[in-house]
Amino acid sequence: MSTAPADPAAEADGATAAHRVFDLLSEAIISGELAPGAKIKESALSSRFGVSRAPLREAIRRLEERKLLIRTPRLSARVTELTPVRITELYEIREVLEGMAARQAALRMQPDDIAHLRDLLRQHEAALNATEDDVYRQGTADEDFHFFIIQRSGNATLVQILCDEYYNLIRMVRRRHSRVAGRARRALQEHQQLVEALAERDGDFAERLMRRHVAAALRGILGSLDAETRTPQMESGIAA
Amino acid sequence: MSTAPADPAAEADGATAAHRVFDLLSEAIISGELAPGAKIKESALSSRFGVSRAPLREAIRRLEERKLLIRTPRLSARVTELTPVRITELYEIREVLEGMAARQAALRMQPDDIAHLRDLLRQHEAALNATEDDVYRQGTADEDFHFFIIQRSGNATLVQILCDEYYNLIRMVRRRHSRVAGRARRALQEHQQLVEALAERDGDFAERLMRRHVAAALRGILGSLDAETRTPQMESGIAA
DNA sequence: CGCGCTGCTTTTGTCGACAAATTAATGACA
DNA sequence: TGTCATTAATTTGTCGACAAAAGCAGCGCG
Repeated sequence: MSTAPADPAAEADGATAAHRVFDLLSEAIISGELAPGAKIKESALSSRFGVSRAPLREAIRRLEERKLLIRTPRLSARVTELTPVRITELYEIREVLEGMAARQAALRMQPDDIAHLRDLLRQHEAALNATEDDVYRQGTADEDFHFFIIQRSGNATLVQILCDEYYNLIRMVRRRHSRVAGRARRALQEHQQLVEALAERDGDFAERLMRRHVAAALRGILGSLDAETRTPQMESGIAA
Repeated sequence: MSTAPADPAAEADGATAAHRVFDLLSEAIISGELAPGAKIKESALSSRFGVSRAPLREAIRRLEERKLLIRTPRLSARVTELTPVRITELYEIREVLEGMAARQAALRMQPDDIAHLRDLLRQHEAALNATEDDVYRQGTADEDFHFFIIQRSGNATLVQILCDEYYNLIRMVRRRHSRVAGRARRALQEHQQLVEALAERDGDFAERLMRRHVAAALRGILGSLDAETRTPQMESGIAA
């Protein structure tokens, strides 16, 4: 039934009904319960969530803002389709933006921050050795790592764009396409290199490493997309 | 009364009432009729625009997405305040994003596109020679130039971010802070250099020029902000 | 005389219903 | 039988009203 919020970096579950519905709907979209391209019927969803159409519309509006829905004036909203082109565009933007974040973070990092990052990587490594398939938690660790660096860039607007507005979309890409064999361990190595560059306050190198890291992630995703071309996706509509 | 839409690159005036109100409200905010920090009272505005609160709320939601309003769960929405920090953050992001756009555009430019850009610059120059103070139209020409290059980057997501989501905010910054003496002519020169780099398909140089151009614009704005520190702003609330 | 409490006003969040518009369904016609 | 026009059924956009929460004023109390 997936009624548990369990949404990190999101507003508290009980702020308003609209926020609650927003969390529920994002989860439904990201998990694939609402398949890409599926039409969003307001009355159906409002009755499903037990709220009126007003808060549901607010949630839809917010999901459109976060690029999880596409809405055209009089037509129904539809769930975003993650085409290779779209994913590429998104990751190219991530590349320059997170590269910039890494550069600026390198100049502002405190010893405590470096220690925290090293700790994160230790946990990441442990999780990697312990489980072979828990991609979800691994993705969360990856997010923690990236978000921490972004936050240390000191650019609040950048933090908002990457950690808030595009958070769900990136999570959706990762959740659905980012289970490339062996990629996790290489990613960990890249993270470790990046932390060293940050520790040395080498903004130039940190930016370069981050850009390569994001570009490599994109290549992995595109490669796996190529491999699974025309693999039947057994996702169902909302009527579970 | 300023009921004329006159909003370039925006949706048609009559798509829905919410769109119309969105245009009206953005204009009111950008022009300064709604002063920064001013509270947005839904009922007052809905009666002012002659619509119900539903489409007004939709417009508010969209304006929050475009960063022209800040809204906290139960408090009233407030008009964004353009602090120097915020402007700096925005322009640093523009720098990397538009730099990237220029690089990619350099590789995709067609002869027609170069001709169009040269034509734009001729018009820009003519306008600059003709009028001494029409900053608004000059700003529009500047937008046309930047937007065209961004669009030729081929990255639709990037176009959406820069030409749609941040369009109004950038316009607001320009409208309120970008009338630095002599900056317009230097900006034109920088544009001309940029077009040459694009014509030569020198993506590396185009990116560098664009970044310098945006950074210079930011310096101009910050300088003028410094100069007018504590200058009384004679903006009034909505009750005109 | 300052501070906290109570009650009132204002404002947002939510609801149910109506109207316009789109989509589909049906039937007529070439 | 295929295509198009007309009509029925959804679905979105909009409205006015109610309820809950926040802000504000006046009052009592230490």
